[in-house]
Amino acid sequence: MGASKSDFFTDKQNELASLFKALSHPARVAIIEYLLTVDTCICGDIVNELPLAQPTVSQHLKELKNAGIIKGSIEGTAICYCINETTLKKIESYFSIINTKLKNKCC
Amino acid sequence: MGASKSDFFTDKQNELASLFKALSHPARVAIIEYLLTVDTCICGDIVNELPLAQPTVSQHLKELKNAGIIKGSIEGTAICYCINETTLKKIESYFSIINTKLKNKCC
DNA sequence: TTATTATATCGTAATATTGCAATATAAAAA
DNA sequence: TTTTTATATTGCAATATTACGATATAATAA
Repeated sequence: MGASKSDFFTDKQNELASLFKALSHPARVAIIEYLLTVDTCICGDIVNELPLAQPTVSQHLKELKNAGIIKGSIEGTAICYCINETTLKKIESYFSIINTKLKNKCC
Repeated sequence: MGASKSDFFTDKQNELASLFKALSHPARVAIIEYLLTVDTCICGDIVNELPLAQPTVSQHLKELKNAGIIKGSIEGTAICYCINETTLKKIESYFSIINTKLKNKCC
C-alpha cells in the first residue's frame, strides 16, 4: 500500500492533517514568511524570492491555496497572493486549546 | 528529482517544516488527540485506539518522537508516551506571531 | 529456563511528493 | 494583429511516505 487510510479518521483529523501537510515543506514555510513581510497583497515576485524554478513555485502556491492557507486573486497579468487570516487563526486556536489541556497534566 | 532542496532554506524554516510534516498525517493527529484525553502518561494502548497495524502505529510514534512532538520513556515492558509541551508551545507561539503580524495588513 | 507481552525493525509493495523542462494559457503592450 | 509578461499545466524521473507481514528485541511472568 502507501495511500493513507483517511477514511478511518474523523473529518477534523483529516482537515488538520492536510493543513499541516500544506505547511510541511520548507519552501511553503518560506512563502508564508515572505508574504508576511510584504505590506500589500500585490506580490507576484515570489518566484524571485525562492531558489526554485517557476513551475515548482507555482505548484507550491497551488498546494497552499488548495489547503486554504493562502488566497490568490487575478490582478491583470499578475496574481496577487496573500495569507488567509481565517485559516491561520483556526490553526493558532487549535494549538491554544491543546496547550490549555496540557496544563492539567502530570508529565 | 524528488528530494526537497532543504539546503536552500533556513534552519528555522526546515525545523518548522519537519514539525508540520510530523503532524501531516491523520493518524498522527489522532495520536496527539488521544494523548490529550489520557490523564497520566502511562499509555501503551495507542495501537488499540487506531485502525492501523502495530508496526504502522510504531512507525508513526517514531516520527512524532523524532520531530520532538512526543516523548517516550520505558516503563517495564510497556512504553509511556506523552506530548512534549515545550514543542507545542513553540508551535502555538509561531502562529501567534504570524497572526499578530497579519493584523497590520490590508487584504 | 521457557513463555508471554509490548514494542521496534526489516523488507517490500503501493502510492505520493518534489522538481523541472517543455508547453499552454491569458492578459497587457506594442 | 503580434509580442511580451506572468502564471499554470503536463509529463516524467527521482525520491519519500505509508502500510503491513515477518521477525527481532527486551522486559516480565511462569
